[in-house]
Amino acid sequence: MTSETPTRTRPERYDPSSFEQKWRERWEADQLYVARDDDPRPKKYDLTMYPYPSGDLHIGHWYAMTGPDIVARMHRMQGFNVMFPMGFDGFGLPAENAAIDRGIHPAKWTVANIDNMRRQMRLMGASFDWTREVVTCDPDYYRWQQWLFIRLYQAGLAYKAMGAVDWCPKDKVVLAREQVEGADRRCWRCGTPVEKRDLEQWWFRITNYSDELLDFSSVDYPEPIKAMQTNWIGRSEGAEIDFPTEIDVAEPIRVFTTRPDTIFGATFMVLAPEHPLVSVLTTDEHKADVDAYVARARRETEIERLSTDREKTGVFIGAHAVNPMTQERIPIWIADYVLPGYGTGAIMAVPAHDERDYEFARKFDLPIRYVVAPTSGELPDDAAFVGHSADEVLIDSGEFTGMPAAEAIGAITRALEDRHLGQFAVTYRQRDWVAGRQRYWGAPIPIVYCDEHGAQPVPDDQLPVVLPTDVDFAPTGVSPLQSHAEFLHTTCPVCGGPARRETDTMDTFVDSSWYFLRYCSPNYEDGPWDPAKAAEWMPIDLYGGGAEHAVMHLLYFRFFTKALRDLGMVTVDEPTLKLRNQGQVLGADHNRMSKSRGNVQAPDELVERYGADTVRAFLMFIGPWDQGGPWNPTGIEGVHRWLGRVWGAAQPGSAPVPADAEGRELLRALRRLAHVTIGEVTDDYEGMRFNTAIAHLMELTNALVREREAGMAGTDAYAEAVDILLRLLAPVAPHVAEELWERRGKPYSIHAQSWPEADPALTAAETIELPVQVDGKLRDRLVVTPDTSAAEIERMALDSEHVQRYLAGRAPMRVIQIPGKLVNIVTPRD
RNA sequence: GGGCGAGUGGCGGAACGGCAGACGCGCCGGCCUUAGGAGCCGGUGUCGCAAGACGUGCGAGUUCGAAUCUCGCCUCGCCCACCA
Repeated sequence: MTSETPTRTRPERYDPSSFEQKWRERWEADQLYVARDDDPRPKKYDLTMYPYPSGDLHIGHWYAMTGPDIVARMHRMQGFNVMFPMGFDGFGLPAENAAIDRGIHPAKWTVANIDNMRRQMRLMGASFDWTREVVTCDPDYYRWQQWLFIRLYQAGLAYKAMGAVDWCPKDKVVLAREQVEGADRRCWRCGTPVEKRDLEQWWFRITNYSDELLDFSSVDYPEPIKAMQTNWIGRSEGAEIDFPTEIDVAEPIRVFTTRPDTIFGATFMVLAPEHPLVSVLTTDEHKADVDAYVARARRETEIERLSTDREKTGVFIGAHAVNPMTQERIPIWIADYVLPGYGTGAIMAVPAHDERDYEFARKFDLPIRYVVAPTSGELPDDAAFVGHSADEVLIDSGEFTGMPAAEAIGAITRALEDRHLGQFAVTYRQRDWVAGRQRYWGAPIPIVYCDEHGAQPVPDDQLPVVLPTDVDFAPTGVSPLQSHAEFLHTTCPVCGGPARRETDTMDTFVDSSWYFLRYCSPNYEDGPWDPAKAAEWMPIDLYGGGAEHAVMHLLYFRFFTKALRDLGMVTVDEPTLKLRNQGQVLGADHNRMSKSRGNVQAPDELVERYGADTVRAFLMFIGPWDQGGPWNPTGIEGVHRWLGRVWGAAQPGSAPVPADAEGRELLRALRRLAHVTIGEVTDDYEGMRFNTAIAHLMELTNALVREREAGMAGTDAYAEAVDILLRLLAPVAPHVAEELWERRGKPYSIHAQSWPEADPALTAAETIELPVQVDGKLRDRLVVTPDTSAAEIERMALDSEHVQRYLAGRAPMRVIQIPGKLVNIVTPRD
């Protein structure tokens, strides 16, 4: 109960600059947001993706981080022991490029950027627990990453092998397949078209987990992310089938197909130009042509890929294979539309039922034989018939003729299995993750090479393998570490003889594949994390971040978690239970913010003008958080005005006047609204619908302003509603909520108060306004109480003069009542 | 070509199959001001003086009732793309 004496001094205006800084300093000094280990309360691990220290926190960071901050703040007030940590993704190419372009050492550049971004992040008033900060380029961090790498290496999950890899000619570095973007295959960092190179590389065996990564049953992920990861993994079920060749010394050609039902229509074979059997099978007569084609395919891969012209090319190699079902001799071709890295690198071509094979057959005049037909309708005149509908049957397919195609897939595969010519098989598009980078600014791969003992992991007691600081950064295509003699030359851990260090560094996505585990015990010195603490905090309860990481970070961190589980190091199957992606804040012109367009909003100057609370609230009000939206320069004024109204509404009221009936009704309505708002805002925050949460807070504010106008500001009901409003507002606008809370004489801190709870007795409506429809169109409204009987409501509805007019004397055919919702009167149809 | 998502006032956007347009911006009118690019109050989907009619990209369907569900189109965005 509040009973302030009305002080009729000039009311103070809402001026965030007079208190925001003060509160941020006090919260930090009081360690208000520091998560405690071994707290008996239930935990929440809320997380937002740590940023790359590019040097400047932009409005998109604010947008991404404020959402999870609101949820974390609510969770804290709801009595959870909340961990909401922050860190920096310290390694990466931009630091190295800055070194090359401007002569600043990557370490210096990175540290300076981190300092600036820490300062900017503190301006947000986000409730980060800075005591758990993790910086990945810190040797105390990457030491344990190297330790983990060795564990993965020993388990066979990290390995070195030759492989065709994507190579960025500008950054002079290999890229993982996930880091090559678009139809024209460009580097994810710099946009340069990539090349294919055969190089010996470090890989992570992520494909061991392809099947498990397809299983999302235990996690709550956005549908688009699940779809993207599923497509990326690209699981295909089918069969591997052996096609014998006529050359005795050669093994049969093994193909992968998803359509074994069409095998009777396989009229030729196609091998990838790189296929190992090509040199064995090619006849002397065709050798010159084949060699020329193979050489051209290797040389022109890249140009081929960039061209939009998809004309099929290929050459006959002079040899034949035997179709194991028809016993027919069929010619063997090579063509670059068959890829060496997918399936078996060879196909049985069924031109009647595959568009690519069809195109190829037309161009080179090869036979086309239809073996599947729709039971209704006709085969296409001039196209492959690839349909997958239920009503297809085999034709011209020996003993399988007439069998439904769906059934024939299994039947034919089993028949081949019986003859040891094939078996069921599953193929994935996903490849292993190329883990090494030929660049300086990353965690060194902790392997040494001895002439005698080969590749050997660096012993644990010699970790970390520290990145030397005095190196030449000019990118040459090999790691700058190769020219650093002191780093390069070392001794073999087995024999003590001379050895060389691995000079590749790890992909930065390795750093982000386990940082969330390090947060659980950031200073732990006996391992990457304290198993007890990881068990306490993991899994993450809410993870927020950008959808652009769908097949990179968000796939890798799932893989790492599963691999570490299999190594007995964590107990969870998935890193996060719930993932949510924020949308993009666009410029006022609806375009992506970019310096060249001149539509970038710098958060610092906005904070100076409006205060952090207004910027936070406005960003959350723009639209649905997962959708983003355009920056509206006048919209932010509206949100600022709203917080000014909150300020006014929370000022002390004059002594209550004895309420008349009308006044009592006003107060009842206010209490109801306040308690209804609790439920709505709580649900909206938990569902990350911040825009509608703020709309509800605005409605409550508007109601308070009206009540104040009506002279109710000194009442208990009014004070209760203000206290509810401030606590609901605290997650969005933490500073002004704290300031007003204190001014109202409430105990510090509002952020440590308990979350308000709605009183069901108050939220229940006393009267209900019931829409009355005639044939689904709104014609009138009834005001009833919750206990008005259905019969009474029906009588009232039919009595309505508006309803009477539309009934026009006809008797209603039906009256439909949805209790508490509406009445619909159905008239007879003409 | 394949997958996913989205089309609602002048604008951003609300609406468990049940009152379309919450909330905010903008605009219009008023109050207060020497003044207003401050503040406050009221109005604001379209057509119509009104009663009313019409309205959620287009076309069908399901339903007593559809922005919402189904099918087919159109447009835009994102992801993948010669993946057998």
